[in-house]
Amino acid sequence: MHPRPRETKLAIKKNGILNEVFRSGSCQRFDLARRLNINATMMGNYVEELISAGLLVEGDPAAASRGRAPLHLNPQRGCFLGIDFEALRARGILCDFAGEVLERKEVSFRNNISRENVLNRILKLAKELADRADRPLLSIGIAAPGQVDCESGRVLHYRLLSDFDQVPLRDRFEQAFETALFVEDNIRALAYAELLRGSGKGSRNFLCLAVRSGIGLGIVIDGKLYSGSNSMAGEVGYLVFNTTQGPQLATDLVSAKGFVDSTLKLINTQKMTTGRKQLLDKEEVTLADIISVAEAGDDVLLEQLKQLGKHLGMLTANLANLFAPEKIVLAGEVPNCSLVVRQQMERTFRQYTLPQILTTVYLEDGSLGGFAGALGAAWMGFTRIFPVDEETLIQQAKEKQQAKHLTTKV
Amino acid sequence: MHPRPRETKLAIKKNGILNEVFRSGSCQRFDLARRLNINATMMGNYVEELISAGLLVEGDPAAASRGRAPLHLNPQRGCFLGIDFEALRARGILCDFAGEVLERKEVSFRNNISRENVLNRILKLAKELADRADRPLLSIGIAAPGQVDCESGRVLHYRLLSDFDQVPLRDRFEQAFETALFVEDNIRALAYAELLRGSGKGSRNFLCLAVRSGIGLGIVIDGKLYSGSNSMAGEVGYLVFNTTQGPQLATDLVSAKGFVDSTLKLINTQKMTTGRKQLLDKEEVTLADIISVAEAGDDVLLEQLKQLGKHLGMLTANLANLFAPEKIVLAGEVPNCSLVVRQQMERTFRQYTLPQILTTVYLEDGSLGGFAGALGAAWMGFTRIFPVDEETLIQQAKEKQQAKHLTTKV
DNA sequence: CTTACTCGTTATGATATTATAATAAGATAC
DNA sequence: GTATCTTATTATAATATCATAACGAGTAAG
Repeated sequence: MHPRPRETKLAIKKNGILNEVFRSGSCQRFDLARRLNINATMMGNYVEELISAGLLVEGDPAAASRGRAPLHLNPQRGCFLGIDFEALRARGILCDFAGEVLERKEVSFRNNISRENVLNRILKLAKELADRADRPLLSIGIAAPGQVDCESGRVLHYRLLSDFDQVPLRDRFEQAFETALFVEDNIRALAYAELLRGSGKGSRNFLCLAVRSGIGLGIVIDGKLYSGSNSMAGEVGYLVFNTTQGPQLATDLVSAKGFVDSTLKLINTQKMTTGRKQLLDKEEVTLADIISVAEAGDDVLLEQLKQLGKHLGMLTANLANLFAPEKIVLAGEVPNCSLVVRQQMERTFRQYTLPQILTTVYLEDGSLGGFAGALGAAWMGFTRIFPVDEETLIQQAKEKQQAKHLTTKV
Repeated sequence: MHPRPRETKLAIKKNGILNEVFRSGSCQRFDLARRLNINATMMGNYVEELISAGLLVEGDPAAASRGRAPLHLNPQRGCFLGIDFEALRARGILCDFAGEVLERKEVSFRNNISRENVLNRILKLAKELADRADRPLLSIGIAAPGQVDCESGRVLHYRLLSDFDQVPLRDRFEQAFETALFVEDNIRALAYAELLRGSGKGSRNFLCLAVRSGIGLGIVIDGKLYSGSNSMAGEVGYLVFNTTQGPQLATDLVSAKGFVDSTLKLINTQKMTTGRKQLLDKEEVTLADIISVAEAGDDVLLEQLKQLGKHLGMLTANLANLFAPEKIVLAGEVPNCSLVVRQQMERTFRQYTLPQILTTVYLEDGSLGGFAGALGAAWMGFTRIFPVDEETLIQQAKEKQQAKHLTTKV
């Protein structure tokens, strides 16, 4: 009837061990015992069981200065797939049981790609990578853009793809795959990757601000991703500011798309120059286009870039004052699109962050690059399969029992 | 040498039981076993030990429909003192071991009170309440305004009292009291009270926004207060918005003092009316004064009130979009200072909060009234004395050992 | 008004975890 | 180069925790 506390507690401990090894890559029994506050004798027993279950392996004995050989996850045990997509491209990662990258692939989308095509392209990408797997594929994580409902595995709305409302991502993937599937907000996936093995490694509280076509925020509190109700936390793009032009959304002020659109609008009210004309003649103006005209000496555009930096600085300062995090990890191309923007951003950030908070918090670039979201989605598979919180585990146990029940009945 | 894991784990469990009883007021052994995921047999043993230690008592047997009499904390075991102060007043609460209020007292400060006088008044308040205690005083919690450094027990800066920088609150209290002392941000204390027995009871994630002379934010995540680095999280007053008048701080837009000041400035640029003149003649204009003139038919002031509501609405909407909390608990007089303000606030909140987030989050008034901060400070004493996290416990154990060491040496 | 059930509690034997001491081997001090 | 210290691991005995069954008192069904 009730789930067995003893089994659950044991599973929590074993999963905790596996997760710790996943995080640290390699460690000895004693390290694990100390870090997880488990008796060394017990740790020896647990590890032995995990080794005979084929989950852990002992590595090179020479790597240990003392005692037995350090432990690793058995890379052959299985692999994880992560897919990350947004308006312009999709990226996929296939990693082994220890999280090491086996395969990676990126595909670009043409402009105004249809909803159906996006789905087909990411499905194809996932299949291609899954086919290359030479070991059991344990889970597929999908890092989706826009407003994501993780529960139902759908994208509720994404502004930058046409007709992208109520998109049943998980359902579509379930038709093509047998594997465990989950959908996560792409910024949270990115933040998770940075937490595990990127700039956030070792930090208990930090924020991950991604500014590219859109903007998003990943919140790590107490070493865990914070999702809020409905898993909707971090919708930083919808922050509203009462500016000279009336209320404006953060996404319109600092995202690449928002900035380009508002800048083009501004140009139309100013006198024309050669550089600006060139911009207006283009079919699709990018942030880089504006920067190159600005750096060629266009004062109006340069001022715009400074404004962009200022807005980014205010945004990060506000986040710092609210969360007092250890750091704010920056991702996406916008914060580093140009020196002008970055410097102004830093300056404004320092200006408006409380001095006391400024003593600890700082801006840092993400260290995992463009595949961070896909990596995070893949790595998340590990904790999903080996969860350490009671509720998820009890849930898992119940589902297993139900499955048993069904098979015995049939 | 090392702290004993067995002792620590046992202490965590026992403290967890005490905290659970503190939260729920009264419960049976079996409830505790289920809620804390501890075996019922063990729970029986633990409870027996806690009863013989004089911490728990059995209540009225008739209150239980089945089984043994429900458990309570032994109210005679001790009491807790909480002091909350801000620019205009100080409030104190003395509560028993179960958290029930024994005494309460409020004192008002005159305008421009000196730093020294503030300290003396709150010390006197604390002494008065402490003197009325008929059982051991276990801790004194001080809920302090402004930027608080909990670690050193000092107020770093508070705008609304003159010369209130680097105020060593804990040191001053330590000279007068022998009891355990701690200093906490007053909004966090308030949020803690609402979490335990107020509007936040039962919520795992919520925000507590206090808008009075200044503004502050308490953040509850995963059922715990979030403090950030340096315990500086929640400095919502320093959020900056790029408005028509240039960058402005949230505190200048929505706090009572900020609003009154900016409104007076505005009046000076407008044509004078009888009502406005009356305002300017006053020595000290309050929010209530402005409201009464506005409601007497002053359109300019009415518009100001609407602006105030709008700003409050935007602020809460931004917080909702960032945190996706279960609710935002409102405290302080400003959100309810007038119907105009509150209605406009709700309207704007609904306008700018993402629909998906709006399905769960709502604005709710705090239910503990003006003494909430003092209550929170008093109640916090309980978890400080009976902590449930490893680190604090190990810390406690070390301190005890050191004390022993010292006494044996002497 | 009886019977079967649920719920809170406790007793008992089985199992898991810890404290402690023992062992082995690298590191450090002299 | 030897003695001492530190560290990672294990064996053993003491202790804590759990699963299970048993009990008694309310509750619901007939």
